[in-house]
Amino acid sequence: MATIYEVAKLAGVSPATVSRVFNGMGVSEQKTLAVREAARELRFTPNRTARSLRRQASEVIALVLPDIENPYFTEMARGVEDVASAAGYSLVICNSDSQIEKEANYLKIAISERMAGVILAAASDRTNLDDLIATGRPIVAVDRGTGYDIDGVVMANRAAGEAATEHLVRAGFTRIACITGPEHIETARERSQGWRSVLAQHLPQFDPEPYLRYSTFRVDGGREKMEELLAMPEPPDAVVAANNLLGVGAIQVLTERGLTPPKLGVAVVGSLPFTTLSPSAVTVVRLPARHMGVTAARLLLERIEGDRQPARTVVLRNEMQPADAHAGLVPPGPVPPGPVPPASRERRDEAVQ
Amino acid sequence: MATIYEVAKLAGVSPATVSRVFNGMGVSEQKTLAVREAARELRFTPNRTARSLRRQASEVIALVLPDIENPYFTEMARGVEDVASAAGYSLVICNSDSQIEKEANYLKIAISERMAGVILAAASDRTNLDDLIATGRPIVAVDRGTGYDIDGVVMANRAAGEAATEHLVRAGFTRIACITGPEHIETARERSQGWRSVLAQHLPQFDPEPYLRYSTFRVDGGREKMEELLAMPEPPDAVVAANNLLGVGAIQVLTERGLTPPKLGVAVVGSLPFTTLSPSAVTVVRLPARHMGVTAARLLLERIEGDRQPARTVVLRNEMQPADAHAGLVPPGPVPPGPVPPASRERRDEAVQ
DNA sequence: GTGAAAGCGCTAACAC
DNA sequence: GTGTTAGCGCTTTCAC
Repeated sequence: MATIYEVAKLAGVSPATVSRVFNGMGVSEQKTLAVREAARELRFTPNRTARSLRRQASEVIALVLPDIENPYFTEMARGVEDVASAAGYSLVICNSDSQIEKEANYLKIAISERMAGVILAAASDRTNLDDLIATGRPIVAVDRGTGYDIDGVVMANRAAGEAATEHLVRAGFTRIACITGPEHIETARERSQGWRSVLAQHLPQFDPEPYLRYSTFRVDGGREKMEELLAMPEPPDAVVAANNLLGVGAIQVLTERGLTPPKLGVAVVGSLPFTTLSPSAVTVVRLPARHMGVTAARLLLERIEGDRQPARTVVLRNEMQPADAHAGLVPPGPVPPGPVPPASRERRDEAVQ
Repeated sequence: MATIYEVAKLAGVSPATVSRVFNGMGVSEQKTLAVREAARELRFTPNRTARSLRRQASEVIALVLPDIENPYFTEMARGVEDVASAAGYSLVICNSDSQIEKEANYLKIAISERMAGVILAAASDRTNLDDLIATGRPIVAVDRGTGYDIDGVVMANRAAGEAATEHLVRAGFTRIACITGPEHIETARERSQGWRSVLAQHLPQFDPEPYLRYSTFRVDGGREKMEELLAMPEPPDAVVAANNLLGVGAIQVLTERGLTPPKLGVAVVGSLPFTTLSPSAVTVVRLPARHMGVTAARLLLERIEGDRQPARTVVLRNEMQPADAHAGLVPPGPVPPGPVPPASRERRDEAVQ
């Protein structure tokens, strides 16, 4: 592999000049041409490893996700990627599989490779960021908090849970269950709190707790808990699924049993991009995943460029799209223009509700 | 950030000894302990950038995908990841968005960062790998060929197209359309060839060409072409979708029009992990995406470890799963044991058929 | 505008 | 088993 020394020799200049050409510094046109020609001839590709070592920073940012098979996160990844690559950064996506060990390994690599920054959807609220933060590397938490005082972008989870539940209440359902994610994940708790509070308000005679199920945030979890709910002595007449995959699992079970929605009411927090339901059968509270990615990337870039203001948390409002299960299947639109939305100063918990 | 020099000083040893400890070479137990203690105290994380520069290779492998939002590719990514991380390699996933420029950029980064190897699902058959190959870096093509003589893992695409079509023929459909991907993508051509050949054999009086649609490999493509087909003077009574997303789009349109399968027959090449259909409504020819990832990763690791035999192409047989739309929703099982399946020596085109 | 030279943090000979 | 040292390819003062 050719180096700047070989290019320099062939072009009849010094290595420093070659470097300057590739970094857009002032070099005479004549020498620039000679260098470019020599570089092409030798198939020269700058060695980023050496550059990063020297500069003590790279131009890649890491996105660490708990489940790369969840379309919610891949949609978010698209948002991050668009912003990052427009700014000249490359994005590498790492799958922690919701395991703190795997996640820790990827975070270590982010340090080790001196990556420019990290966007993290934490595997749990026990994720340890001490080392990463100690390096001074910018980090943005997405989707879920981390317990650290760092930038974050989250959904209005409680409001989303409320919206989903309200819609079912208004449709006349009276025994509304809730299937949510693991109790140790913030979003799972918040969305079910929304469900609980709406029920307390509108159906005070109904005791919701037996109808709440903590699960994984995966399809199989939705299936399992839906089956449990149907096996109850007094089964629910509707269900709120706290994320897209739980919704898919629940709907699959219902379909298999001939209880196709809306025979049994279903409201889902999160889009269902790959479902094939009748568009009016299910209530979908759309979460702006792509926008979350865009926002997180912008926050991160600001930090990378030296912003030192106190940590900010941005709360994204969800978009109610009742009766439109096919929402989200249009190709991704352009990145919303303009700067990052004004940061909220509040702590996340307060901001959400 | 602490360096091995600082750790060495604190531990009272030489930098070389610190390096040896972190690379598992022979070091006395006493010094090993001292080094580990000092490293912890200083929050030392080895600088991989420096290591890569020195060693001229890193321990990360790149997976370049055309569409990270397609569950087929993320399932594949899981397979790659499991093998790679078990072998001590980290996986970074890059999204080319089917654009050759973006893809070229990520390939350049793979060179630039001296990554250990690349697994590539090419954006098109015009992808240029000259530079990457010139570096001697191992590359494995997945899902699609590249026009280069390199290792590859592909599906039995033609057989898959045939299986899907045969199932519809046997079910009694007689005007079977086909929606496939872009003509410049190998898999799109091969799967539609399977469709064509089965029709020629079983329904020789039917002229299939007006019922063939090239599209994108995305949901919106499936929707658009399904609508076109339904608008024909003599619409099809069944359709073969050449990939999962096309299938989703087609089924969505049918559902919206009250033509829910199997009113109009649908066969899909590829799994539908997030559909909510009745399990018997749609024929699914499952593609072992995860297994493809596993196989590709194993081939790549062999090359990284110095294997120099001629390029191999592995063809993966698809699994017929008629009448089971929910297939693929069980959580990923363990990695199939054993070595890479015996490599075929044939050229890919011959191997497929 | 350009070149010489030091050094980023690590590994791998090479000596002992 | 352990220390010394050169050097991976680049960027960046510092001279000129």
